[in-house]
Amino acid sequence: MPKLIATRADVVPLLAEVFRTRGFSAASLSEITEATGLGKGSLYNFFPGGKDEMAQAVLDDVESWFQGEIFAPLRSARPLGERLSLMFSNVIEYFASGRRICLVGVFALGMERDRFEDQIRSFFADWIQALRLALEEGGNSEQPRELAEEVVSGIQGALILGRGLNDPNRFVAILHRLEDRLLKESALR
Amino acid sequence: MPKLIATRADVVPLLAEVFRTRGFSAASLSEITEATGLGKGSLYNFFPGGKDEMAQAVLDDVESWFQGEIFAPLRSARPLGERLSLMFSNVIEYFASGRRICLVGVFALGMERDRFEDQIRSFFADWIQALRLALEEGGNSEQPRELAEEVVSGIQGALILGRGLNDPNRFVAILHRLEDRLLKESALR
DNA sequence: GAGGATTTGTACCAATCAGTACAAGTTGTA
DNA sequence: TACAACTTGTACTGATTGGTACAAATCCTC
Repeated sequence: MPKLIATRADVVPLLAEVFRTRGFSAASLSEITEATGLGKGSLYNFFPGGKDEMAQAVLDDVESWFQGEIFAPLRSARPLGERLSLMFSNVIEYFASGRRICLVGVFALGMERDRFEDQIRSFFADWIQALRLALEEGGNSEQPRELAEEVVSGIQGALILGRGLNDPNRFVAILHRLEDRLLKESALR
Repeated sequence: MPKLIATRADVVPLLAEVFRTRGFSAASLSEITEATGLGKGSLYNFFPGGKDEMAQAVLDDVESWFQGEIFAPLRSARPLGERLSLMFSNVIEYFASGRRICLVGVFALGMERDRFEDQIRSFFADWIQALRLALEEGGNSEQPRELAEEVVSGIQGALILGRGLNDPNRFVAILHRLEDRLLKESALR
């Protein structure tokens, strides 16, 4: 038996990866025990609520990361261009240049959407709001909300396209183009 | 027993809906028999290869529709602006204003991506190519390929955002904005 | 060393699963 | 009416499933 240093928090990123790879419904407990290295009993010790609780923990973790690394920096006092570019580089890194999918986006498309409705909605709403407020603060964007929506949806779509074309470089290319546009439109006027 | 008018082709759109709602892996034969109104024996009569063959049939059907209603019109000899606007109205209609997800996109994000790799790839590649060629023909777009990619990925992402925010209107709004931009940029110079 | 906390993985439960086989029932056509 | 084609849904197969229960083993701390 391995050293007892595992905490619930250590398990969550591993769970996330199983759910990304297998999807939520299709991820069996066998696969989860294998991916996490935990026995079934330990899994239920950490997540007495079962798979639902695991998914909830994963969503919390993803959201927490985005709050800290994407939304909060957008709300900082640094120069707007810097904030925007930081968002893109963090997003590109987080999605492993297109090789790692967005779990929240996947859940939004599937049966899980209803079960985690509030959290999924607030994830996207928070992202759009953080970006919108940043753009409004810059004062140079026409229709900041619409632009923010287009950027966030464009990032999600770029993940699909990169996967669909089996070419993660398309993901990165689209994001750089979105970034260039955003920087340009936020400097308008 | 119902009248014997069912053909394989009648069943496919019903299958598509089950897969959209339940996902491929999680869609059980019970649910499929219920949704299609066919007995298990009849299902296997139509699709001896089982669920895989059903998914294949569905993908063929989706692709066929897109070829006929999206890609081919983009390749027609009509005025460019007309072609572009027709694409958007057909896409908005097909995705039921954001209430119906794109199965190819969902498959691209999931385990099915590897199984149906060629077909998923060609779906997106064909779309981008049709749009790119149309833009090139117009002669006014800088970077037609990049723009085409951004539009196709934007449409996919808009589906995620509309679902995620539980507000299909966001889907329609983003698409209209993409359309406006496309029309503007294809009229440049 | 003692003892509480953690971990393991099996037995069990009740259920479901995709696919195979096929007898019985129904439909459609000549 | 006869008969081929189609449809049905059950029995069966071998497998897997999430979750519960828990004895035994191991770890960690005092």
